[in-house]
Amino acid sequence: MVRTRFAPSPTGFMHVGNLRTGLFAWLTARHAGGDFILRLEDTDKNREVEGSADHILECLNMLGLERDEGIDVGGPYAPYMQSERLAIYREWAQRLIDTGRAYADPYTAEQVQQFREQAQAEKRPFLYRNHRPENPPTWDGTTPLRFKSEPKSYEWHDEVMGDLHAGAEVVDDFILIKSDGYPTYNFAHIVDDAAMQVTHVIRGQEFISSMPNYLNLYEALGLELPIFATMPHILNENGNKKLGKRDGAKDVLEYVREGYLPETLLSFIATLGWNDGTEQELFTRQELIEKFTLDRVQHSGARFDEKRLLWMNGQFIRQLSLDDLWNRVVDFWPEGAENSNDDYRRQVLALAQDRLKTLHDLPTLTSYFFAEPTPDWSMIDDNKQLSKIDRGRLVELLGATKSALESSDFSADALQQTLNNLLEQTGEKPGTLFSLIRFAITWAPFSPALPETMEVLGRDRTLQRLQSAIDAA
RNA sequence: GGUCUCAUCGUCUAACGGUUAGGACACCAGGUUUUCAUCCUGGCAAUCCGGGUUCGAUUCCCGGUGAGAUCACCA
Repeated sequence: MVRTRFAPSPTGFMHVGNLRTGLFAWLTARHAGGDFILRLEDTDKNREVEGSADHILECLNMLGLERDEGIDVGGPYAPYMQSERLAIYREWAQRLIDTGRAYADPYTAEQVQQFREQAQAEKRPFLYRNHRPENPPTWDGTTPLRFKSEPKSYEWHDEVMGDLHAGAEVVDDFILIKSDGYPTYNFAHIVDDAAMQVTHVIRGQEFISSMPNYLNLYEALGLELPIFATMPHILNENGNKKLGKRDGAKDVLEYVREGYLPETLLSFIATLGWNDGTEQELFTRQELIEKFTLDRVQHSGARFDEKRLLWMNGQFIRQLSLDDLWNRVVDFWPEGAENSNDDYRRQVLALAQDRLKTLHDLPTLTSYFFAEPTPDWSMIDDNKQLSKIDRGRLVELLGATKSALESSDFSADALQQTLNNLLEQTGEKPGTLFSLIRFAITWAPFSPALPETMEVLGRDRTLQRLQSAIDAA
């Protein structure tokens, strides 16, 4: 039975990098029909940000990553919040003390820092174990508890990276339990993963360098090793740094607020560092579950490219049925849209669907359907075709258009026919006549095709706007 | 600096010794009787460098170089 976990710490919002680790863990579990666990690593009271846990849940729910066990749904290995598992860590720590593999750290933080600086000054790596006390005091819980390491070199397998290795020189006496009584990540995650029967430890690349220490601790605890899978980092837009909150990484929910679809985010995050080996670019949730395997995760870091995200969002928007899209744009209509009825708004939405890159684009694309645009003949003066024709002729053309349209039933087909006839009647080219009419009824730099636009606007509005244009000339 | 990891178009990537090195984003050009977008067609563009191994290396090995990570009472 495959059991994976996502174990974020509640230190603020989630960005694409954080969430991807969670997504891959979830996919690994779902692909194998296993369990996905959400554990909260809240052992650092200083860095904790209020509301983080809710935010994490909101992000997971947004992508549809439901939990089998975890802080919100409970489960057989509860509690899933590390701050509520202190007694368990104590117990495991005692076992290490009893077997001589843990001892009280007699130094103050300042003293350790001095050792560190001294080592740095002498240009040699700092290792706490070089200062390991000969007769450490009995641990009373008010000082840090350290792991007594048994340095040696390691080779191990990683599902993503392949075979990895490191020398004994990086194995050190790290802290198991801090002087405030909370365990460190280094200790707590191993205890919990074992206690919760986690089979796959999936996490970011930053932990590779700590692996020898973990391996040493697994041995000291007599634990079987889980399967390790290390995800490469997602880099910032310059590609020179791991994506982080400090340099521009955005709250994932912010993308949703900006009109990105959850399915876009899901597909995008999944394909950032993973592909199925085919030329498929867009994946549904179900396809990801079926196709995802850790061995096809990239070894190198991937850069976050918002252009691609934007393109992908347009693709997913176009795949939506009108009903579906309709339900999603409720918060994105332009001002004034609330005065129009649903039927009219749906027609407008249908015209806009092919043009939306994000839902947030809806207002700029459709505002003139809901509010009377102000005629602005400077737009016509700036047009390279129309600026060559004198104002009187343009007004004449608009007048002819108006009278021709008065007898139309305003279906798109009939309008197309009428407009074609108008071309012949006036002897103008489409590029001039249609541009002119388009300006006169939208006063926008771009719009859907003329017949469709007029059909949706309807007879009254169209004729009235033509008249307003003539009046303003 | 020590240690570890990584390395194909500008970007995301395909290729598990033999391909004209493929696809996608972005960009450029053309087409779909106006515009913007969609859609279609075409174009530009890559194996970090140097040695090996091999009949043959993007692919395997070694050495450089470059990039990232890590060296906390953070995770």
